[in-house]
Amino acid sequence: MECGARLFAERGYHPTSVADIVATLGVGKGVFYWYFASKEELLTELLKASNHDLRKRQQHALGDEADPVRRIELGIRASLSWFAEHREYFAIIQFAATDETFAPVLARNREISIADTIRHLKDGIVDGRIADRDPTLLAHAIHGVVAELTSHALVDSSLSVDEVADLCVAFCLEGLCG
Amino acid sequence: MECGARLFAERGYHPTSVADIVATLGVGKGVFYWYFASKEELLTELLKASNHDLRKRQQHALGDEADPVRRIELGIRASLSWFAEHREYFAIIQFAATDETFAPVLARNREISIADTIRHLKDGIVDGRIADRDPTLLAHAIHGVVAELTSHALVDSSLSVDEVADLCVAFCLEGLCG
DNA sequence: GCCGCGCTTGACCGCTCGGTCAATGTTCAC
DNA sequence: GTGAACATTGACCGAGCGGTCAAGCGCGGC
Repeated sequence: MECGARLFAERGYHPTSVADIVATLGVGKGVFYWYFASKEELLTELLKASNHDLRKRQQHALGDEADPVRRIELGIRASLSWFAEHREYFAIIQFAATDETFAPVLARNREISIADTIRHLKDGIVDGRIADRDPTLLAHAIHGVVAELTSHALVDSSLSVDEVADLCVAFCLEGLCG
Repeated sequence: MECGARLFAERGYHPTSVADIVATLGVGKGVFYWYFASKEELLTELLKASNHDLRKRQQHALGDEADPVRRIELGIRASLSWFAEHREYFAIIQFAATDETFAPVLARNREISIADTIRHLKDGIVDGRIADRDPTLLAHAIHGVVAELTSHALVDSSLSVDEVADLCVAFCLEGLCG
């Protein structure tokens, strides 16, 4: 059912009407409002489900790895591979971040993810493996790299996810100067 | 005139009607369509103008600096300080990237900016100052860090732009492990 | 056979939107 | 003073939207 919402990704939320969605599915409009209270709820549901799935993937990827630096690396790789398999969601999430209706949900999701990263960073800093800089800003920096490289990897599919992930990790750990 | 378009930033493009804009300005609807062919053109014009202004700022900041690494640093700082002074535009640009109507314009703008960064990166690589990795991906990584830290700095105003810029540069050059 | 009900339909409603335009005010040059 | 060009108004339009709902369908229980 929610598969019919790849339309949001292709054409954007506002330009996609409920009529478009049900027409693509070949069903009447009523069936949509039988399962969702509103068009808004569909997007919210999409956001919740995708976030839940992504986090599950990350937690599974981290396993019981103890090294904080390695945990960060695994988190990055998990994010990239998840988005590679769910390309539609990238555009959806990016739009949702710009709409005041959905921004709060998304902000909460991201805060949780950032908080996780911050924890690993702090661990790494007390271990002396990570330079002692504001962990919050570092966490955002990492998320920025991941988001942008995800976006780029989705467009330029000539690169494999692993290649991108390798560079992403290298950049985050060693910077430009290596 | 275009100042009335901070509404786009506050409420988003689609939720802001032309009627809202002219009401805020206290003028009739006709005056809007005297200056702009359509609502769409207003956003396009906004994007063009902001991109032009940002690039001007960057070129001015770079001056005649020869060191490629330093040029990258100055570019980063220029971006951050420009967005700090034009907060409204961040949300607008972020939205425009998700809308298929405006994405092409924005993509071109960004490609130019990325191309600049790539040039500096290549210079740095032949100098041996920058690790020999795919310059395109590195450029996107840098832009990702800048975008995310910009976004975060706009929300959390407790940090000065310079503090954020310092960390941003440090992260890009040295990574987490410094 | 027939009822009840979960599910589905699509015509329809009210509303808001982007965009138009005849009418009118304002400002010059001459 | 007068008229042409400029600038502005806001009522109005058709389109398309999100959302509703009376009517119908199919199917299992009795």
